[in-house]
Amino acid sequence: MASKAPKPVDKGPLGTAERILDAAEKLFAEFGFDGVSLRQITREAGVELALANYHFGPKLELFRAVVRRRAQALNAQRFALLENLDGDASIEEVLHAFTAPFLERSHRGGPGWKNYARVIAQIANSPRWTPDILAAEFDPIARVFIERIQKIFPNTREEDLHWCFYFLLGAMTITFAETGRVDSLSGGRFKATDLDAIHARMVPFLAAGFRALCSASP
Amino acid sequence: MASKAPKPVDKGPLGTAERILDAAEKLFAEFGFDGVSLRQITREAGVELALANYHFGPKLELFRAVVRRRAQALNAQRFALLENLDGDASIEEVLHAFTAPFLERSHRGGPGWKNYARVIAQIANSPRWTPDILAAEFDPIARVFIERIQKIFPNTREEDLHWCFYFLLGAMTITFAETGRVDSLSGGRFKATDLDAIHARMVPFLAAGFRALCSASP
DNA sequence: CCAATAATTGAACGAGCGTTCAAAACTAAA
DNA sequence: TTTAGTTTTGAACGCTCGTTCAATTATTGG
Repeated sequence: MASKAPKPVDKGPLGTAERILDAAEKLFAEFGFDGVSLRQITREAGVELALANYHFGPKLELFRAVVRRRAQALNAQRFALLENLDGDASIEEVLHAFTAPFLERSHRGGPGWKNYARVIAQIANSPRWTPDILAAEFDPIARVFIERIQKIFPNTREEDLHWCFYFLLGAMTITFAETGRVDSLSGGRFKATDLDAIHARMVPFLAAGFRALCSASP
Repeated sequence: MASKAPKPVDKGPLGTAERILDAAEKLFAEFGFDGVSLRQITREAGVELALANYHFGPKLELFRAVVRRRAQALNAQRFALLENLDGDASIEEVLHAFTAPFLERSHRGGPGWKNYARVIAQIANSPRWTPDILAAEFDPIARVFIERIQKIFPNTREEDLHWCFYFLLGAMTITFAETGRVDSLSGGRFKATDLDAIHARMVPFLAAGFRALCSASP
């Protein structure tokens, strides 16, 4: 078991556990948890089947490990960006602190981060995974941002703000999913892979929505 | 096969095919395509295993049938609402015509429609299903609405408008998913099942976003 | 170098999977 | 009532699944 392995040793460019995580991340992103077998994952990783169980335990724990691996670095950067903002920062700046780390890594962090974002998008829209797996990793940081936005709109009703934040999550996750929908809807003229173009539009779009709902509500 | 059944006869309150579709819809909504077996579906429907294959063919075709069943009524109502709008209708009215039929049915159309919305939310965020299954049913109506919105913002760049529409899809689908995220984030104070509260906020939120991005862009 | 621990191998387990099919039951028109 | 066609049944097919385990190899601390 992984708990009996206090000394994970690298024997090549990547340790066995990391190879398995990368392969699982990639295949989970495309086919989902139930659409991929441990045999496919270990074959993709180039290791024996039994090693997945040895390092991570049951399949579900491997899934959790995939989600957990990159969550910490992500939320740490989000928190750091938020901390560095002025007290009177705009809603755009706060939203940027929340979305930029994820979008930036998904765009320029390599294929692993791109696959990770697709995994997150899927579980964020599935009642099967959201309560146990997504909430555990991302609810704390989300609450911090909600409280920070409340300071920008001191007179808003909490309910309005929560729904705005929910819409933000939806816009962000469907972007991560990279389903090719924008491509097909636009006849291939606009590519969902151009995350720079997305990011330049998402924050203003969402900021306007927050202002519309949270500024006026008494 | 279903194509050889010109005389489907109801022998009870619900025909066999409809029982299977309802059960499949319910289980796909909760566990996804690969998370459910045909045996679970037919057991839930109270029919024999082989009947799923007899009426719908392979499992994937059953999935398609689930998506297709309610798409027509949905998009027909969307189109009718859009057609009845004045030539100078606001962005709010157009967005309402797009979102209301789905939200309304998910809220008051019975458990079948609620499960259907969860299925749509999942496949809209999965690159595995979006291109083949979702696009086939919903791309045509989406294009109609995009063109209509273009008339409201005649000076906007098409790219801006497409991204706005994409954000709209994200906000809508994550709401359909009903993952319980709003509940956990708010400590149970706000319920994602209160679709009236959502609908009253979604349209103003999105309308403000569209105006922010599509009004100014030359 | 040698023992102790960690990591890897290869095979096997029972269970459940999607799909198929011949036979039986049922239905409706002649 | 006969007959043709539709629907349902129950069993079986080959296959893949997640998990387990004893045996083997590799690694590390004393």
